[in-house]
Amino acid sequence: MNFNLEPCGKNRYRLSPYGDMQVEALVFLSPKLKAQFGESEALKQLADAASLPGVVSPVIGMPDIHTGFGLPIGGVMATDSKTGVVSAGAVGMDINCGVRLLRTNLEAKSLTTGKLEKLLAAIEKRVPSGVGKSSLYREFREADLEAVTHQGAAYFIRRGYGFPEDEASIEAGGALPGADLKAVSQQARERADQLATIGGGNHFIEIGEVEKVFLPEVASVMGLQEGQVTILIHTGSRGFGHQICTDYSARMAQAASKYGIRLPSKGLAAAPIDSPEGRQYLAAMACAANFAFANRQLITFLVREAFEEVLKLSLEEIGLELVYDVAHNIAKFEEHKGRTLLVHRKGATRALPAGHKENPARYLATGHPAIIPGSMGTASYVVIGTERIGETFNSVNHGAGRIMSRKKAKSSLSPEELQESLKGVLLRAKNLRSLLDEAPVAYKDIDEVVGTLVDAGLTKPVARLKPLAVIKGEGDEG
DNA sequence: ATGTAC
Repeated sequence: MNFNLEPCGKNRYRLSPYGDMQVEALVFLSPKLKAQFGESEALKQLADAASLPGVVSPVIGMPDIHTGFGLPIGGVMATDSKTGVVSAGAVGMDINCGVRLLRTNLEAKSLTTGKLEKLLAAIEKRVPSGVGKSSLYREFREADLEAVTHQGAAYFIRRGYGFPEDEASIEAGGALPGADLKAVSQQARERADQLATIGGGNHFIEIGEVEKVFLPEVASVMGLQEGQVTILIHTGSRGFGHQICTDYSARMAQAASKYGIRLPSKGLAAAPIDSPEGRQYLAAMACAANFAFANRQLITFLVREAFEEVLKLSLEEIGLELVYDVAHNIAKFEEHKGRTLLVHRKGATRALPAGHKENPARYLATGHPAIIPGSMGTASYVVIGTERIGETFNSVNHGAGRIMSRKKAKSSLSPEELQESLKGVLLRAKNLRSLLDEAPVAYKDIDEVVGTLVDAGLTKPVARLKPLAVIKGEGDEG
């Protein structure tokens, strides 16, 4: 199938009409990304999304777009809250996969390799990584699931697992409204024993350094400065959210015909927002989103504990304050041009513009940080949306974006090549072969991807972070 | 992403 992209502005393309598209689809690519872009399947997925009932123009492909289940990863789909649909596949399997950035008072040059190794070990001792791992601590494995899923990060912050001020630096305050555990299957509840674990795939905990500040005044509001040690935590709702997506995708596929919805693909199974299936999915999705906020909160608590133990300093001295925590797989009701829309972001990060009332008070004048993790061993970015960010429903990309499938990476790369590409970044992993699909060469160039939206006038980089040491969860050896 | 296959 040939999908044609017509240029329609700087780094901006419009997908030529295809099938039953009701609205436009836009894709943001730099000339270099355009030249290497071969993902016709991802474009078909955008066209499919643009054909769903109640979809609002335009459906958007971010510069990190690649084929996903239903909607591409790097996709934004907004639907009208009254006439539109909700799709579990357009949120993704890992509901509220997201990134949290912590700042410190430490200078990167004060951390020797030996100290970094001790820090990684102290974190690893507390936070399991890898597929299928459950929490090391009974109080987390057996936490009151209704309270966790309804209250999110605040449930644990109020019990001492965090600073009271953490809550204000989390998207949606760390708890999406409308969560209802009654909408969650027994099978999903049985997979809720993974709080305070990072999982596998692209998830990680990274100790890094602010390598470059681009906007000193904004960086200062965020407490960031060059040479400073930072922590990134990238994980989501683990098996719990995965099961909820699986359950509701199947239910929506089954229910679609009774609502007269023609499904363009199985992955885009959808139900009217105002239907039992739609409402229950959103209630269950909010449970998974809140579980993920709680997960990142508990990991934060354990990272703080690890730093105190290794550095033998107080948290007051170390810092480790939360800069921000932002989701990149989620659907939320948001106001755009006077309409209430359900904005599905799958591999896309919210970035509210300066002055938007949903920013936390401390970021009202700047816009909150949008955190964009690079692949293992490469830089990450903190960006803000510009006054034009409404053109993408206040959304930016979520990472570098895969350029090589997991399967291809596993078969064509060697552990030696992976080690070489890490360029001295400390990596805690027993088995490099299981991480080949996470090799930097399997991903697009993060500078190019971030630069695409910057040049399109939608974002501004605030700071670039470079990795010093990283914990990755292992997968299988494929 | 994922008890990586019901």
